[in-house]
Amino acid sequence: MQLVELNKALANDTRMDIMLWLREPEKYFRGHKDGKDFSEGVCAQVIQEKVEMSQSTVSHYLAVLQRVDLVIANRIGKWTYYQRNDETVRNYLSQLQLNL
Amino acid sequence: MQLVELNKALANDTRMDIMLWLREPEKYFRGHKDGKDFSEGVCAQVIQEKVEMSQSTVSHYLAVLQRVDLVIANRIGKWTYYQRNDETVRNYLSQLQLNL
DNA sequence: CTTACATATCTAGTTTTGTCGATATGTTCT
DNA sequence: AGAACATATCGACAAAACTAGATATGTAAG
Repeated sequence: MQLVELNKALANDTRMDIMLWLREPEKYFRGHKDGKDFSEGVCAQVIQEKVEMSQSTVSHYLAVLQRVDLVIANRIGKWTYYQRNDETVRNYLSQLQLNL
Repeated sequence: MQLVELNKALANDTRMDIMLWLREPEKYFRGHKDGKDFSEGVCAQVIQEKVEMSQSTVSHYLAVLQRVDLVIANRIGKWTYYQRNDETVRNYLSQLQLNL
């Protein structure tokens, strides 16, 4: 848990948005085409559509968030579902409280 | 209070350190040469000495922190004393709690 | 096994940030 | 006014981040 690395990951509007949206997926994302709920996360495609940036960029952003453990990726079939890692978020916030 | 701007300001080890150190100046900095206490902040020179980077770089970092209101600069004579802006820090942390 | 599709990775150009030395500004002391 | 000093700003180069298109990889469907 490196505080500054986490700050870097969140030093970008789009990535911050994604983290916010993933807290309440039903509120921000359209549903999955196959009707699957968000219990295992939101599929990359759906996130990309919302972000309105290129597929490669969004994929890269998700990789950045994943590298610092802010999201968890679940690959199911050809889809990857991303969900917030609330534990990391909690630790991050309490580390900030302590260190800032 | 733009969350992401604050994250950017803190997405750097040195700037994060400075914020941490300014929370307890007596603990981290040597005293001022003229014996002045830290009640109005820590003089830029003393910060620079601790950071061990060039004067211009440290001055620039302090300007970055000041731009987002994380520190307050008090110019007294030819010295500038920097202190944490605890209000901004508090708002930042609570905004993060809300938005992240 | 070939095609179609979702996602990841690679390549590259652009923009932003990091960092320093040099110079400018402002203050104090003589 | 001039010297000495603290800090800020400027100019430049290096490193990192942003972003997209092209391509590769992995999976599912015909």
